[in-house]
Amino acid sequence: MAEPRYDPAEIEPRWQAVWEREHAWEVSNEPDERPKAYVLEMLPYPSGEPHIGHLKTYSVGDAIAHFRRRNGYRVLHPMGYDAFGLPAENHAIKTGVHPRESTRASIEAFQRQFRAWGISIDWTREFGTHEPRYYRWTQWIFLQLLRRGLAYRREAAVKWCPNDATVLANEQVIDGRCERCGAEVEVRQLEQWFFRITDYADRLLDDLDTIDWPAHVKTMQRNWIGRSEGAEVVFRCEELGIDYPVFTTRPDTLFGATFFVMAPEHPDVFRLAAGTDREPEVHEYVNHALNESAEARGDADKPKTGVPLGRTVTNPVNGERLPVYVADYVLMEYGTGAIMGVPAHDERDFEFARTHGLAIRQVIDCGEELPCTGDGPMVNSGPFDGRHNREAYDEIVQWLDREGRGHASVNYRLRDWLVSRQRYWGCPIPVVYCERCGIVPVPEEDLPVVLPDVEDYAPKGRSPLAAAEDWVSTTCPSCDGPARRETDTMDTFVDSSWYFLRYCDPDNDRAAWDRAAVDLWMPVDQYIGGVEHAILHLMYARFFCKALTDMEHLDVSEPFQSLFTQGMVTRAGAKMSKSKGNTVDPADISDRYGADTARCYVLFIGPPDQDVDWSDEGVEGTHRFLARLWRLGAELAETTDAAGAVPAAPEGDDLVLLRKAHWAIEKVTGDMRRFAFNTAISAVHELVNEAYRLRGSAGAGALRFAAETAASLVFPFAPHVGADVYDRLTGRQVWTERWPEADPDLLATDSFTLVVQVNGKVRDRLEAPASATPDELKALAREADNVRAHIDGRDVVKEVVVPGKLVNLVVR
RNA sequence: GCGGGCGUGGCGGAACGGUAGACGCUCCGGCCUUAGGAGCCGGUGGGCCUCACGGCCCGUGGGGGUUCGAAUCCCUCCGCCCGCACCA
Repeated sequence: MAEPRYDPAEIEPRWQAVWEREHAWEVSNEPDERPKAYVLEMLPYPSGEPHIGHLKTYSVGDAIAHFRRRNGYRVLHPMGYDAFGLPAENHAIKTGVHPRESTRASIEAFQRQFRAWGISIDWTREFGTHEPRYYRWTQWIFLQLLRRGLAYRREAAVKWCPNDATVLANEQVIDGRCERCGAEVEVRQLEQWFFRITDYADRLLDDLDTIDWPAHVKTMQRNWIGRSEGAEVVFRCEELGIDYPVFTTRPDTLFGATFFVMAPEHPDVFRLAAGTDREPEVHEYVNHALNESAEARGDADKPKTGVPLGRTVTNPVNGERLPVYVADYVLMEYGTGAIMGVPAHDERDFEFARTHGLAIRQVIDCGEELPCTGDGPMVNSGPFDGRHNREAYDEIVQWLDREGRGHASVNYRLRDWLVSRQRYWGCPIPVVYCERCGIVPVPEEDLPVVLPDVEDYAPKGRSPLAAAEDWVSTTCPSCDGPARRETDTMDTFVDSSWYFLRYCDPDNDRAAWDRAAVDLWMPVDQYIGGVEHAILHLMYARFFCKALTDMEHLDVSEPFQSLFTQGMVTRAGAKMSKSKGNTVDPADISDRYGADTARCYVLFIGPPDQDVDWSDEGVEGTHRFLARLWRLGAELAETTDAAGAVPAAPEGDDLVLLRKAHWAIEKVTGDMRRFAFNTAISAVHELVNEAYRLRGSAGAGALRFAAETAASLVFPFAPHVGADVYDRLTGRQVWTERWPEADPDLLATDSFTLVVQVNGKVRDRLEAPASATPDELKALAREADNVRAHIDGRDVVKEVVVPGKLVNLVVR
């Protein structure tokens, strides 16, 4: 008989066919006695071929899905594609291939890989966000937001990427550059569509406390929302009779204000300067500031420039006249676009005052050098002198309120979400512009507004859709007069802000979802993805659910109950990238070693939430391990009898091996719960190693139990090997088997290794009965040979006993 | 600058405040073999003593502290990584 050989190329397709035939991973929306679990990995963006990061994400998610299933849950584990977006369109511009084509090819590559990896997906729920049957409902959601006043159109200074020729959301600008292409962004005044996410700032902040997410992700969201409490204070320009409110977090420093500054974009800058001798200077400064790149202007280290407007405003608390400046360190988009300058207690104002020779007046005695932001008694503050600033804070705000010169106020860093894009490959915005009726939503029954084909995708500063005249030109749904369609498309983040809802009811052609289906599955119990989505996607999806819940289309205030962010896979410590030529193609790995090896290795390599470094030699080790397990199972299946029962009262090596098996069950189960897949796989290694060591001495029953258990425990990571070995030994389908439970009798031992320390240093180890009392352990410890040598002639002043573990003798 | 994380053998990494280095890679040795880059078995942090059994010392980025006992907790310094950054 030929030596049995582990052959993943034969095993893997065979089991994949079984799962497909048996619809093993499909779940229905019909009631069921099992509790539900919705396990979801972030849907892939189909561009090119899947890379190693995808392998890791879906290996983590699949392990969790399998573990939940075998613990009695009905698991929803679907898949889709975030298919609209710039890369496909840029590819189209270069090659002329329609984005639909390149996207289709990429989706097929992903489908092939997911099947080849044996990921347990319910394929009946699959869709791409670019399919009209999906984006019809993206448009429907847009209309709901519009009706509710949460979608609106306004002209604003927006971030414009000159390379991609489109506007960007605030969140898509990193260090003044386009997140996608790295080009420096410009600021343009344009009319754009926004979603009013700022209405939800407080709830997005507060509800973070209700969800089980990594602390750093919550922190990032909190910082992004950037809530600050303070006061709005009104300064009046007496000459022109205009009030200028400012936002400050430090109303307690109002008496220290010595100047007033406006942002260059402030609409009143020219008005204030008009007619003063500063006018030409102001024009020159503002023009220069507005032309400066966002990056250069954002540099906090550059000198604080600015020019006076030749006007003054009055400080409401003391009637002082403060000179007004325009300076580019003040941002139009935060607060009111104007600030009071308190140089003694703000670093930036201090710097500005120094370069412009402005007065610096200390109003809080914080016991440090100026500028200081600490607390202390107030000085130079009229009636508040001597009071502690924190105490006086509220009184000052109340006083302002009474006088009508201000009130308590909260400001956010969060901006409304700019969702229109002047690009082709996206979801059309379902509105038309009518000469008579203005902006008119497309009636729901006319959805979807289908994305038309165009010849030329090249960006020209307006959407390529504008060239599709037949499509653009339409009639007004309201008055039947001539109208033109909106030619901008939606940010792709809109598409991915609700896909997890559609999985619950993917084929519904009467509604985006049926409430019962969504109520059944939502929220997602375990969400898995990269930390790079910590802000954008995760914040937008939360906003959508809250808005849709407010409109009573849902009852889901938080979509993702629990979040797991997995780390990157690097190589030689560096991020994999095509330009560096250090990529690992997951398809190559599964071709050479099998999908089980690829999946198992990427989890074994290190803790899944951390970055891990890929090593080609390491893969071989994992392959060796799976081959060892498979051969053990195959040999036992051929040479021993399935009827050979597990001994009821095991002895000798049978007992040793069964104990190891039950130890592994306990260890793997605990590790699965805390996502410690690397140590879980190590535990299965140990079990397999032990079985090999005892192959000659343990009985067939114990050996078979060890191999079965190893197969069962490894199944969430290496489903094909797990299923195959389990089937050979038991004839049963491991995925329908309950997750094993450790036998407490076999977990317990009647003796343990007692560690004996003298003064905290390990001096001996000895076998002690598990039943020994602390006094007996102390006695045993004192008798140990090597311990005696260390305590002879000295006084034992203290004995510490940790039952089941150690004794520490403290001597002097 | 602010916030968060990390620092353990040649490498990836283990370790409820209680045996530091599980498991894997690498390397070395043995067995098996016509052969083996397959497989099986064993060894592998550094230094020292011992023919040997075994024993001693050092060791988790540096320094200090808490504790019977610290990789783990606290303080401080150094280094690396991530996020935010003129947000008033």
